Amino acid sequence: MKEKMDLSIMDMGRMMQELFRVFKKRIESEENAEVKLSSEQFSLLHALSLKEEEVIQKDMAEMMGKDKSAVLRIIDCLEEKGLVRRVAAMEDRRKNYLMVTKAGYRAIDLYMVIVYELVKELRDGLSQEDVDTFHKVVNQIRCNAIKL
Amino acid sequence: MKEKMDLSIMDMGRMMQELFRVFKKRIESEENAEVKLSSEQFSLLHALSLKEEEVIQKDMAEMMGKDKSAVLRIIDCLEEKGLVRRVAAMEDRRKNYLMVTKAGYRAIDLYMVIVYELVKELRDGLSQEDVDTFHKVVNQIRCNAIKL
DNA sequence: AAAATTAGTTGTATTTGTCAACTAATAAAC
DNA sequence: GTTTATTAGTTGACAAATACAACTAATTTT
Repeated sequence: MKEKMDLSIMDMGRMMQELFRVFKKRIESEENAEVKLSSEQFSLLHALSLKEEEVIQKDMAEMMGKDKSAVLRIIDCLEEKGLVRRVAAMEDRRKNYLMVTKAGYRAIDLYMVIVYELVKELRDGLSQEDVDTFHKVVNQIRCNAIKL
Repeated sequence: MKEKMDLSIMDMGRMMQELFRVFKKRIESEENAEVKLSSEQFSLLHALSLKEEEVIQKDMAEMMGKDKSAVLRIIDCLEEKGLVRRVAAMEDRRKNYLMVTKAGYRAIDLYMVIVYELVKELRDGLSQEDVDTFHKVVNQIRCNAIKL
């Protein structure tokens, strides 16, 4: 029984990996954007756009669960593409506030169209109730994961 | 409404990313193993161990949704660590059957203990019914993804 | 004032992934 | 049987992401 459960879990892991691959491929095959983004770049840009308060790099690293230097590297790319600006905080010059530029918001809008299309395709055949449960489970699992 | 759904989807995406990071960190921080494995190496080794028929690299690439050269790289590592053997097929010398070694099975057993522990922690607070629905949804989404 | 902590940066190494080109083996076509 | 096309794996080059340690400058704590 335990063994059966474990197998099932690894199977699910592989399924989720497939989702990410599809997402990644879809994002990275976009050719109409002013700037090309990798899936990780887009994810961070999007997450940043949702924050209502000013955030610094360290905040994004924590939020995304990434190493600070990993975040720095991605922000470097986004800044170079003109989608994000670092603005030194006046009260503490070590801190950089991260701001999404106009071009950044345009890129987000464009890539969100892609995401929306993909999501529509992926949820074909699923009831709203199933999706809600899925969401609930993912949320609970994430809460558990954060405790680790 | 559409916008709200999209945000929710990106949010879920981030949650699932977090799961993978936790899994990856757990796997890669194992220090008692004879050999250290990355999460991708372990995943492929485990998937291979489940196959009841002999499989070749191409099969694994398809099954894992990876590029053939990506699979080759991982198998190179696993073979070098002595966990997997390539055995040329007698009926077609282009094909390599992939066989898990004794050490390979030992490694799987050890890492599965880790996975089991992690899963227990992650599913805390979830009913079996929720987990089953989650599984069903993931399965359906994957079927949809394969069609893309 | 000195020591400790913090935010970001840099360097290095590793892993994984993509894609194209290639080789050798096999299958298909003629 | 010969030629052409396809296949399985390999190689090379490049890119992205990640980890970790060490570092610098700014700030906080002692």
